Amino acid sequence: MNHTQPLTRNYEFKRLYNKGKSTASRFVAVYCIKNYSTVNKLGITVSTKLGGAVQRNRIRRRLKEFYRLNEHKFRKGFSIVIVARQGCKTAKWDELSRSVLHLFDKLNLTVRDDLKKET
RNA sequence: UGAGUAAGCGAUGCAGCCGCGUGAGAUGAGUCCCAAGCGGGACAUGGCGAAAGCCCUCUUACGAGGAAAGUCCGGGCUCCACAGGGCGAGGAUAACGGGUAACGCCCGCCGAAGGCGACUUCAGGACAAGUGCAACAGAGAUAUACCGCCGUUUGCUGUUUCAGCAGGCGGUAAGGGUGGAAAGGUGAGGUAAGAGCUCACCCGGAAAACGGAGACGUAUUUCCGCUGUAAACUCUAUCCGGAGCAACACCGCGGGAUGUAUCUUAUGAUACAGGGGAGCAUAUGGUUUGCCCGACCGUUCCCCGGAGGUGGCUUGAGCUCACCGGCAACGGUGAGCCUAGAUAGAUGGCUGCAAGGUCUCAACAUGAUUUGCUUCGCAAAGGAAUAUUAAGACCCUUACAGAACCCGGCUUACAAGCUUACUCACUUA
RNA sequence: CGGGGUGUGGCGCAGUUGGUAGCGUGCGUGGUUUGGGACCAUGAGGCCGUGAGUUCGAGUCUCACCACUCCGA
Repeated sequence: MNHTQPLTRNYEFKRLYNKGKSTASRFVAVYCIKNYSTVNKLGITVSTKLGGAVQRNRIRRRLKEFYRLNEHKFRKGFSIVIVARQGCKTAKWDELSRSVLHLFDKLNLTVRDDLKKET
């Protein structure tokens, strides 16, 4: 997590929910917005509806691990919030990571080879 | 073998790759000097941030639970002036003795209730201080005379006594449906009829005596016969100051008005309004849980903020073992050990193997059940259920569940499996 | 961390010294109307969040638990 800070403040979350771009799948919803700095800010939200503390902690850890493993693919300078949904509880790792990666792709957050060539 | 009772154990393991937090240690880009070298010294220094401060690299050690949960009690710790006085109000607990820092907890014991028993459960003081409540039913609910029984009397009828019917007055709690409860129970005497009115036995209560550390138990004497309810008010005894780690301490950090000073023609700009000591006045706000007295703190006014950092933060009523005391809870002595400390929240993610569980199918064994023959049996069908073996599929990798200042308890949740002691029933020896 | 409230027919709510649980609306049936609405009559629908306890008797009192919700720091 070299280029990422945690997103802590409540108003930052609110700004993302109101003004950020978003997509969603069965597993998670993703919000993002430019923050004009050199690092990314990541927040993960798991609501109480998804289970007890153990369940929620596990979901949060898996999403964090997904972000860590794929960090090198992402562009910098964004605030991102990942909101876990009901499907996340029983998702397999492959399914989950492929789906979330696709969402990040849709939001134009990933670094593409052709873009690199242009710049 | 079956059915139980009580107490406990247990909480997947190993390997690989990639990561996280804390502690300890090491290290640093560059230049110069000393030195053979190891290394040492000086200057200087990366990232985030306003600052305080934190981080970045490598090595190594350690890294959730029995309930970490619920937040129901009790304490430690911190602050409120280390607890001011008076009045009032409120809360908690409730047999007895012990344990404990303390408790509403634990142990032992007494009593009551339940169970054949092992054993379990109990907010278990006082209704015999006072007040309240007891629907419906019932004659009557804390005192009662509706029916009945008895005595006496009036009238009427038959009429010698006397009997019957209707009514009045008085006595009675033996009998009578109801009710959770009808006011001690049974028998005898007694009486007009009856009645603890008297007696015997039993039941219950109060006081005395004996035993016991005590709750209490025992039988004797005297007195009494009094409904239930205090998780109704109340009374009795004992205890209780408040708030909580977002406590608290330190470091760092605003704006406007107004006043003063300086600059300026003016508008305006900048700086300060900070600290310590003494005194006066009385106003206001706050703390002291309600009121009064007393005490203390703050004050030029308003707004915003108190969203940052560090400490508090883990050595403690600590853990393990041995011995001693005690029925036990527990205590004492000695030896050894150090065992999470996050802050949007570390203790993980993925993969493989083994183990375990659930389901499906197959084989073999036992064989509930059904049918036939005609009878203490045999044959056939059948495939419930159980056990074993093999294969396959599935599993949030396992139940319940995630430290958030720390301890002692309580309550609640908990898959599969296992252990020990005891009780009852059946069978065999 | 601390404190409070609520849970009763399908929905919204009453129910206090403990004594046979109700109202509005919705639903069913019948009437009224040419028909519908409105109106009238009538009926069904409740283990009072769950489990224990106190009491003769609990929606009510006590305790534990569950769910929802609000407030303060």
